[in-house]
Amino acid sequence: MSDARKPFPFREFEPKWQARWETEKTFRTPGPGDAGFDPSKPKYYVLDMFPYPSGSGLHVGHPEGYTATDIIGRYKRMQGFNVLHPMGYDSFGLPAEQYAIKTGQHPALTTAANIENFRRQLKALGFAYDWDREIATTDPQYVRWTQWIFLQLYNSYYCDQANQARPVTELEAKGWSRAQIDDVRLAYVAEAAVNWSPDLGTVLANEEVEEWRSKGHTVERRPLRQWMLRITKYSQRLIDELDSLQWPEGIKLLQKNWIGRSEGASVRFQISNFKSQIEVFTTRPDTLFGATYMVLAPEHPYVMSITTAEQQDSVVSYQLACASKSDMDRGDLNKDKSGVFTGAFAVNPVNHKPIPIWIADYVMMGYGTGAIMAVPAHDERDFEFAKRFGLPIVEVVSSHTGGTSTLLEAFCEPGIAINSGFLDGLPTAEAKAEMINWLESNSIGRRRVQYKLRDWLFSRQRYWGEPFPIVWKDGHHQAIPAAELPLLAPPLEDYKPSGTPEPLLSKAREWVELPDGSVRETNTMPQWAGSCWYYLRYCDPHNTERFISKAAEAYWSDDKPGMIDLYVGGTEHAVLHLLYARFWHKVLFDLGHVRTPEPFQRLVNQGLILGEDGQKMSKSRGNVVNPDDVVSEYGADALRLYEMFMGPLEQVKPWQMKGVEGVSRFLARVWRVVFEQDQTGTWQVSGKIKDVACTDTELRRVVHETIRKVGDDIEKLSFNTAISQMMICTNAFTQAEVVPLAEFIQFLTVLNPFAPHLSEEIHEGVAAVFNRQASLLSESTWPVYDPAALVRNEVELIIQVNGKLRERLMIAKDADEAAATAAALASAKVKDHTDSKTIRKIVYIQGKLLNIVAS
RNA sequence: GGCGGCUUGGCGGAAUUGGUAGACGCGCUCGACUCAAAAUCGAGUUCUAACGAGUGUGGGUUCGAGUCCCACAGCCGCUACCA
Repeated sequence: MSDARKPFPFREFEPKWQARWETEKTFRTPGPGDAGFDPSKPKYYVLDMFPYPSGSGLHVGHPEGYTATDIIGRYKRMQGFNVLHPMGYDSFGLPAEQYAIKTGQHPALTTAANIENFRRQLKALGFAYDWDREIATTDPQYVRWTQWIFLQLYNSYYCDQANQARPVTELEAKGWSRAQIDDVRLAYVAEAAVNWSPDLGTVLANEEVEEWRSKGHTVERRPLRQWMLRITKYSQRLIDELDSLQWPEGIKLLQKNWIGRSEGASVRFQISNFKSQIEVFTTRPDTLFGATYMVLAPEHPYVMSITTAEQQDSVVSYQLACASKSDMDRGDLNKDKSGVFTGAFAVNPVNHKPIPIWIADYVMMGYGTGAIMAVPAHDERDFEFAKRFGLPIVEVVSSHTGGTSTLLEAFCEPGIAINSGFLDGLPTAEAKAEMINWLESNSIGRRRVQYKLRDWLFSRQRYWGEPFPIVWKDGHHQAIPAAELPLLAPPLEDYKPSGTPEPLLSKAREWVELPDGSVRETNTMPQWAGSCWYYLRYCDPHNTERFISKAAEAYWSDDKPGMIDLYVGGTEHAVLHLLYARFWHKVLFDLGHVRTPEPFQRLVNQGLILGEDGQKMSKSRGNVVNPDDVVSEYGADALRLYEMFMGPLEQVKPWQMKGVEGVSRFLARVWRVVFEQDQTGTWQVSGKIKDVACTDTELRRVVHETIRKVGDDIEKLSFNTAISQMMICTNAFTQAEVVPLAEFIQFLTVLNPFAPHLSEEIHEGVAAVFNRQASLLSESTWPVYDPAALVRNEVELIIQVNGKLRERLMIAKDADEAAATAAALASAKVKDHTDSKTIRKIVYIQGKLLNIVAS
């Protein structure tokens, strides 16, 4: 379509307004210390999850959340808030490095090019960001503070008494040894079984394994020395403090389940003929009398020492078989239980019976103690295993007293204890408590709370990430001085993985080996590191003294537990980014660097946008919609408006190009309320618009209803209904003989956050004709609606007979029941349905409905 | 298997505390304008000839249920032997 055929000239005015906002810095947000900062203004911090700048550019999912936050930000700004609405790039990541492997080009170059493309696309959508606050996690000045925060973790331990992180210098003062301190740091080194991919040349998080495997990479399990972050110390706080946040309940639940708190007991079992004991965790201490065997994880450290000579071969080969499988594979085998007897026995502490010790891969080394007591009668997995290997099944809980002769399946519900000595007759809850008392008084076990959450495996062997600010000397790690930050990775000649778990950085010998004989840590941080604190940096992005100034941190926080007023992003980050960022924030809180205990007060997840075929957008399906195409065909305002009109923000919804045409048509109607084309095809301000008082009360009512509803709907993030109200308002203007200037500008103001370019352009055109001052619409204040304008004197009253609609009557708004009833009964339609009946009851809702119950 | 979400016309979706089901938009039909078309404007559009029926299915509470309660089904997402 040529520009002349466009329903309104967005190709001319959209770039024009974008340029003006940029040169005038319209959306600059002054913070403490900045020129024009007004500390008396209330703050509003609205944040998007920043994008990973991939080579393929923005997809239509990005502008969904970004437009929502943009509308909120512009709305709050019009209401007098000092709005912080920033954007940046999560620019470390494996794809840039994969591209470097293919082309030999330094990842910094591709990243810079990708960022430039993203920035161009974002600017073309007219978002009201303060571009002076733009950040990229790969920027050396950003890396500097990411590393600095890592050192805060490294130099802290978790004080269980105070229930908070404290500097390790406290421990030094108490005379703790270096080794003792290294054991309690929040960032520590440990040997861990990890997912190692030889061809990617890095370890992967559990949740990344499937993705890369499906792309044809191999992933195996092997133990490696890794950096870990002690997030588990925060398990309880991460659960409890969710309560203070306005997050979707589903996301809270997801995090709670991920942290996975369970209550029970630890119990120690004596190994026959050995000094050692095996400790297990159980949520069912009440079933201890029914524990007929034990199972150790194949990697359990005791396995080799307790295995008998006869069982040696089968145990070793089973261990080898398990070692090659990831946790995923173990899961795939699911119900098909496997395992091997070690030949050793333990003693059940309550009845002193010997019970065999097996190893099986249904027990995980990473959870609890890596060992279980098996109670086949009351646990599905144990039951299945016992059936398979012919192990004894002893029933100790019954749904009724007496028990059954043969169990067909495990009975896992609470019941009454049987065959359990001193517990007999007790209901499960009491039996648990009684058993824990017994275990504690006999020093065999104790009450225990267990979490599924594991410490965060924080190191990667890749190149394109933050290097650890750590050097090794004489076998010990130590922090490099903060003054030496940022520590940047050296350029490499090739980024190909070596096939060994040796980090890529170790190839840069000159960088690694220091003159004093110490060597640099060669692992790098995961991509999550940068996204754990970026929201803090936005508040003070150019500070060279601190990661955020005290003043900026104070100003952008308030009394609420979470710093950010509204955070919008996809559900895919429910348990990773959102958990990691909370963890880092709490560490910074404990150390006194931030004043709120939580980062994100209110969280909203935007729903996925599907392709026109109702399937997830993907290149292979060919159903991907490119925002650039939509902008060039319909304009940025149409794209923004369509994405908001599709349906509720949080809902999954399919793309419909016809829908884009629909909102484009709406924008054209708004345009034509004011402009009409003359003979030459030039748009001229229409004579319909007049600077007169509005005498059309219905038109005025619609305008004020629109001001009211759009404001309410923005607060509720119900953008689709706000737009529908603006469509109604536009239709009213279109049909009006005269368009009163003041009312129309109120409407334009309300439209501005949604369609900023079009509304500015129309506003400018109208202002020129009426000699009004041509200030930016984006800088005007949100209109106030007049409640009196909304009032209607007569309303349509719905008349029902026995709940069925029979008549509609115009009646005074405040008519009483007698008047309404009389009017209703006078209606012929009502008479038809009541004549042969007796009226039993009248239900009257003033101004709404009258229901006649008759039989 | 577990957890969570969803289910309303041909389509996307709207419906305070239970109170006119289908706002608004798409599509479609008809009309106006036009030599004609596109664009635009106007009218109509849940089903049914009508009585009536109707918010995934079956029950319940209520004067009244898309909305509340119970049971079930289907789709989508996440998670996966967590002791």
